[in-house]
Amino acid sequence: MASTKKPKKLIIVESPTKAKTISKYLKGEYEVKASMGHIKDLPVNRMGVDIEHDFEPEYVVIKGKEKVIKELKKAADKAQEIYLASDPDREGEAIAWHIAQEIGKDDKVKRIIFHEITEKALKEALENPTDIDIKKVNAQQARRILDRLVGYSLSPLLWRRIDKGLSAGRVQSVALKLICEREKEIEAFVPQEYWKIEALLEGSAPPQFKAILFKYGNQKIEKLSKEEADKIYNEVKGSSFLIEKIESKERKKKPKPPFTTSTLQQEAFQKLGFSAQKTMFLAQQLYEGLEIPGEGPVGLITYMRTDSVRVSEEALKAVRTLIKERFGKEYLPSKAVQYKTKEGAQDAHEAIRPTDVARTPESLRGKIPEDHWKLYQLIWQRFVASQMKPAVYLTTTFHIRADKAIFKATGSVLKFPGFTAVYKDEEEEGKQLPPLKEQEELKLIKLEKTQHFTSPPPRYTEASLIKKLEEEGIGRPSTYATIVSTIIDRGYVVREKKALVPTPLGRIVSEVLSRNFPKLIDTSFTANMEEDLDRIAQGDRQWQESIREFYDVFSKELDRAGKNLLKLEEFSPIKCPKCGKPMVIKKGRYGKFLACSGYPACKTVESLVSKKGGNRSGRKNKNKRHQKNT
DNA sequence: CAGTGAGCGAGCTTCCGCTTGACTT
Repeated sequence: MASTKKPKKLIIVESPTKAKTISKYLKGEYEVKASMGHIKDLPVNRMGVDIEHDFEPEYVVIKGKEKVIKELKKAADKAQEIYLASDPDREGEAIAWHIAQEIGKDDKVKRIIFHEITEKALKEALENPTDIDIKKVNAQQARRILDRLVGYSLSPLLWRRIDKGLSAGRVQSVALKLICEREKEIEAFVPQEYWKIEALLEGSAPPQFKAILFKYGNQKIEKLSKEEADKIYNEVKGSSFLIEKIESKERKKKPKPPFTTSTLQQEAFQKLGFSAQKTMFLAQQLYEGLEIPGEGPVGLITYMRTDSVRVSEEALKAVRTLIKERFGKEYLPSKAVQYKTKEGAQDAHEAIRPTDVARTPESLRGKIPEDHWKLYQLIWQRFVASQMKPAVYLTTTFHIRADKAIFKATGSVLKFPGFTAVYKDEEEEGKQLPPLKEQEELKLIKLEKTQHFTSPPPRYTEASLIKKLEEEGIGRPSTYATIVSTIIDRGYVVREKKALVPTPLGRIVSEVLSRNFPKLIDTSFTANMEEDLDRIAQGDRQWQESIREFYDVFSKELDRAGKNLLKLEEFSPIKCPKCGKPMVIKKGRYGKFLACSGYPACKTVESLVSKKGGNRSGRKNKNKRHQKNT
C-alpha cells in the first residue's frame, strides 16, 4: 500500500541489514533482498568431491536455505533486471554464482560490486554492472575443495587411531599446533638467573629518581651474574655520582589504524575482557541496530567482519569536522591519514567504525546496554584517534657516572597529547625526571642489586592466537572466533584463566598430524595456497591443475599415515610420570584414558579429560546440531 | 566415582567460510 508502482529491479546482497540500508538509499525503485551468506555448499555427510573426475564438486542447497531460495526466485520472477551484489571477494563471487544458478534468468542477471555502503558507491556500481567473474569463483572452489579434501580425509584418520568425533583441518590444526609448540617451549625452558643494579638518586631538585646500571668500563650491561653484580655493587657503593650528559629528544607516537575484526577482538579482549565470541555478538547488534529511546533502531557501526582499514570519504570528512570542533585545529592533520590495509586482504568492506561519528559515546551513555556501550566507545575512540595527530613526548636521558660505571635514567614528558586525548594506549605516562643540569653531583640514597630470572614465553591467549593467525593469513574475519571454540569443543585445548592450554588429547593429535603431514600443518601452507588462488583468480592457472598437484602428494602421505597407523608409542609428547615412557590413548570399557606405553611393566594411567585445573569440559555433553534430511 | 589395556563390525563422527535466526524438551 506504500506505492502503486512496484519495483521492477532486484538487488541481492548477503546481509539483511545491508539490504535495509541500501533500499533506504534507493527509495523504492529497487527491491533489495538478502541471501544470508552462502546458499549452496558441498554435502555435509560425504566427501562430495569426485576425485576420479577432475575433482568435480557436488553442490547441494544448504539445509535451512530452501526458504531463502524460494523467496529469491519469487522476487526474480517479477523483476526485469537482477543485480547480484554479494560482497566483492572470492566468497561473494561464489555466492553470486550459486544464486544465479538457482534463480536462472541468465539474460536478466548482472553482477555489481561496491566496497562501501554509501549512496555514491552504490550509484556508481549500478551504472557499471558486469558479469560474474568465473575465475574468481574458481579460486573459491579450489579453496573450498582443498579444505574439504584435507578435513574429510584427516579427520577419519583420527577416528581410527584415536577417537570418534575428532577433527583436523587446514586452519584448526595449525592453531592447535601453535598452542602445542608453545607448550613444548615452556616445558623445555630453563630459567636463567641474572642480576640488575639500580641506584636511587637525588639531585638539586626533587623528586628522587632511579637509574639503572647500563655500562661498566666499555662493556654494555645486559645481564649480570651474581659474582659480577657483587663486584660492581661493592665498587660503586662508595663512589660519587655525577650527571655526565643529558640527552633530550622528541619522540612522536602515531595512532593505530581503525579496527579490523582481528584487532577489534584483540583490543576488546585486552581492554574489556570480552571473548572473541562475545565481541562479535555485541558488534553484530551494534551493526544491525539498537533501539535508541526516541529514535527507533539505529545501526551504530559499519560491518564487523572485515580485514580492511579503508574509510569512506564521507566518514573521513565527518571525523575531521568532529576533531576540529571537539579538540581544536592543532589536533587535526593537514589531510586525512591513509592507512595501508595488510597485503593479501580481500578488502570487501570498510574498517569497523561508527556509522555516524557525531554520535558520541557520551550521547549514548545509558541508552544502550553497558557492554554494547563499552564496545561502541572502544570503536569510536579508536576511529577518531586514527585521524588525529601523533602524540609528542619529550624524552630525557641522564647519563650518570659512578667510577667505572655508567647509569642511565630515562623520563618522558607528554608535550602534546595528540590522539592520546581520546585513545589511551598502555605504556604512556613514563616517569618524570627532575630538572637537573649536566655535571651536577648527585646524592646516592640507595643502591640495590636485585635477582631476576628469565621467564618462558607466555602461553597463547585467545587474543594473541588470533593475532598470530591473522599475521600468517590463516582464517578469515568470519572465522577467528570459531577457530578458538572448535579446538576447545574438541577437547584439544582448555582455557585456564586467560591462557589456552593444550590437553593430552590435543597434544597427541597435534603430534600425529605434525609427524605425518608436516608441510600441511604448517603456517606456510596457507600462504602458498593463497598465492595459487591468486593465480587462479587472475586466470593464470587452472583450479583443477592446482588441486591435482596438491592431491598427488597429499594422497601418498595419507596412504603412508594410514599404513603406519602412527607409531604413537614412540613419539607421544606426553611422558609417563613414573617411568618416562610415552603415554598413549587407550580405549577401555568405560571410555578412553591415558596409559603408559610400558604396559604391562608400568601400569600408570591418567584421566584424559583435563587433568589440570579441574575444568569440566565433559566430552559429549553438547550436541547442538539439528539433523534430518538427505 | 573409580576404573579402564583383545577383536569383530554395524553406523556414526569431520572441513572452511559466508550469513542469520530458531525450536520440541
